[in-house]
Amino acid sequence: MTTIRDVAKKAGVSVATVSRFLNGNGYVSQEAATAVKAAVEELNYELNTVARSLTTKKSNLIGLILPDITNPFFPELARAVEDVALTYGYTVVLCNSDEDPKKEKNYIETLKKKYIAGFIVTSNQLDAPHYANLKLPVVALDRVINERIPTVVSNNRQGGFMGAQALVDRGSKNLLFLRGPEEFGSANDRYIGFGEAMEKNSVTYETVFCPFHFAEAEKIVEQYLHDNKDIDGIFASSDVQAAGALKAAHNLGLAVPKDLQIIGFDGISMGEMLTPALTTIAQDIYKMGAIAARVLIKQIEGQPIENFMNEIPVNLVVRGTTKGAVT
Amino acid sequence: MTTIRDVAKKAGVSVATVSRFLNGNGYVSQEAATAVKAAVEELNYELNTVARSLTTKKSNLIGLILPDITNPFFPELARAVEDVALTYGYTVVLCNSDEDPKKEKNYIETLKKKYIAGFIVTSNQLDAPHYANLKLPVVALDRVINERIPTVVSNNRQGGFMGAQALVDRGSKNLLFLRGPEEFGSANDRYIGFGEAMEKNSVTYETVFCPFHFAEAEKIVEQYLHDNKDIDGIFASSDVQAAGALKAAHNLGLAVPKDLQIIGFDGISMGEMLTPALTTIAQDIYKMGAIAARVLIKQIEGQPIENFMNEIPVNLVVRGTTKGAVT
DNA sequence: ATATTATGTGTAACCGGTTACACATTATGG
DNA sequence: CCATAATGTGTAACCGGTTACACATAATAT
Repeated sequence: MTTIRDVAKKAGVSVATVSRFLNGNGYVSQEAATAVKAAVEELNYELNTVARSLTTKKSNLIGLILPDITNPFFPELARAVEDVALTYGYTVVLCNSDEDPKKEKNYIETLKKKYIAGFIVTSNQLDAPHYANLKLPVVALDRVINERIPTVVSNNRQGGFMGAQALVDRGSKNLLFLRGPEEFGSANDRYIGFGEAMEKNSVTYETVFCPFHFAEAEKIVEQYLHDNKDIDGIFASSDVQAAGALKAAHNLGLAVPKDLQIIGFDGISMGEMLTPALTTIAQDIYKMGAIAARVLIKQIEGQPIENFMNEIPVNLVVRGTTKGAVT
Repeated sequence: MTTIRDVAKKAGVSVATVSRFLNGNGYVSQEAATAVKAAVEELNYELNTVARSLTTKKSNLIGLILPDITNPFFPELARAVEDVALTYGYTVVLCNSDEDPKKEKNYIETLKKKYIAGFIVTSNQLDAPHYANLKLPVVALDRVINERIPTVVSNNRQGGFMGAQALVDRGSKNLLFLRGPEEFGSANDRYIGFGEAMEKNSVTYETVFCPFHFAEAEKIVEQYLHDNKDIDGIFASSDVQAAGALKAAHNLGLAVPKDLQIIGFDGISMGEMLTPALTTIAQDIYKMGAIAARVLIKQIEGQPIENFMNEIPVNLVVRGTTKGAVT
């Protein structure tokens, strides 16, 4: 392996000059620069990032902490983060936290020892102590913590409103809202948006808590529909819930969208594979991940960040589980 | 940050002794050991892995190279790799290659500079030159390269046989096999297994190439079914293809499983969300990832590896797209 | 013409570990 | 009882970068 000293010798300068040239700081004469450049090329020199990390106490690693990559919402997020990290020369470490504070803490400790440059975190634990005295750049993704941490989220409130309104516009009179877990801020915002739409319209509605889990959702909805035959529109807080609802409708022999319309939330690719294909409030998941990564890297590199709150617009994707709008 | 020198001073020994104690090699007296242990605890010393890497030219990073985490087969694999890596003290770097040799090469170069401990690779490029002179532990996952590289794959041939046989057992007489991309070894093995089943049974069948892509599969199958009304059983090489086939059947008003039975391959969770739920040859995806990680770590740690070829059994998961077996 | 500032460069210490080697002591063998 | 092997420990070099500091020279100011 060629080292900076080999390059220095070949170029006839000192290691300090080589280092200065490589990092573009300090003074380097034109002559020295060309000599070093030539030597670097000739020797095929590549900088050893481990050695650099040891002195600078920095690395080009970024940690992506998310609950579970297996949850269909996260792969696309991870993909986006990785894509932009790559273009900026960063490497992504994947951390499945299961929302477990112990696991998160463990990851953070381990990675701090590697001089990790920063974290992108999707976790409800973000206000936990192990983040408080973490003196490292952090971006909150899909979760709002406080105004001091840069945040990237969908416009969930608006999405909640849009989904509810879309159901009403399409003639649903008795809505069921599948509300997500209470500890999950984004789900609450969707609920708020839903509520706002309800205030503007004279329809009856009911809200039921439901985990983001297919089989559970299926069970809950099937029971609910069995007891409440008048429901003609379901707005789910996630596509997985919506898939469960659709399944429940099939189980009960309800025609979708004729008897019952369903709208999901997320826009994951599974939605289009269902029959009928799922109408949904689609988040721009890739964009969320991409922006999160870019904001984190800006922080890492000491650039000013314009917006601490990045709210990504959502949009209604109309597919088969809803009827044409009543105009 | 407390260093090994602080510990040495506190324990009244030399840094060499501390290092020996920490790494459990060389001679360390009982006395010295207890003194060091006490000092470590008192000072809350934690070893700096970056510094260690610099001298040892080793790290506890492992690279997971896969085509695209967005493909529903991979998240579970990644999850498994990460889980076992974590328990053995390794950290996973996620690399989406898009099967692009340039990207793979780039990752490999970057990570080698970080003294990465090894790679788990899911790629058709594995016989490419950048892997050939990679003097690092590697495990091939879901792809067979050669008998010198430890490999973890499903028993695809057997799965191909089982799926075809299951269709025949349930009364299908005219089969359509959706064959996966030719450059993809596992898909070919499934095809071979399918062929073996065909030899044992007197049914007619046809094979059509089809990418692992929902919308494409839907289009191809819809066209095919339109032209060949007698098809009463489809065996797809992946669940995503199968979902497309199911959609096509719906589009054409075919009753599944009454008129047309469908079996997929993979066992991803999306399958159970479909209506009817997808019968499939399920791979034990988690197990594949877990074994790959364990085999890699064994290699890294210089332990003997018993099996270079780990073939994970698949199993038939009967759900709604097939009828009860004809007995 | 001299003081000051900007530019350019090299030496050597440092980051925090590992380990070769030299040396000392104790145990074992013949 | 002495040769040899096993056990135990410390010093200092090394891994491959970065950078404080000292020093030299060229440019600009006064």
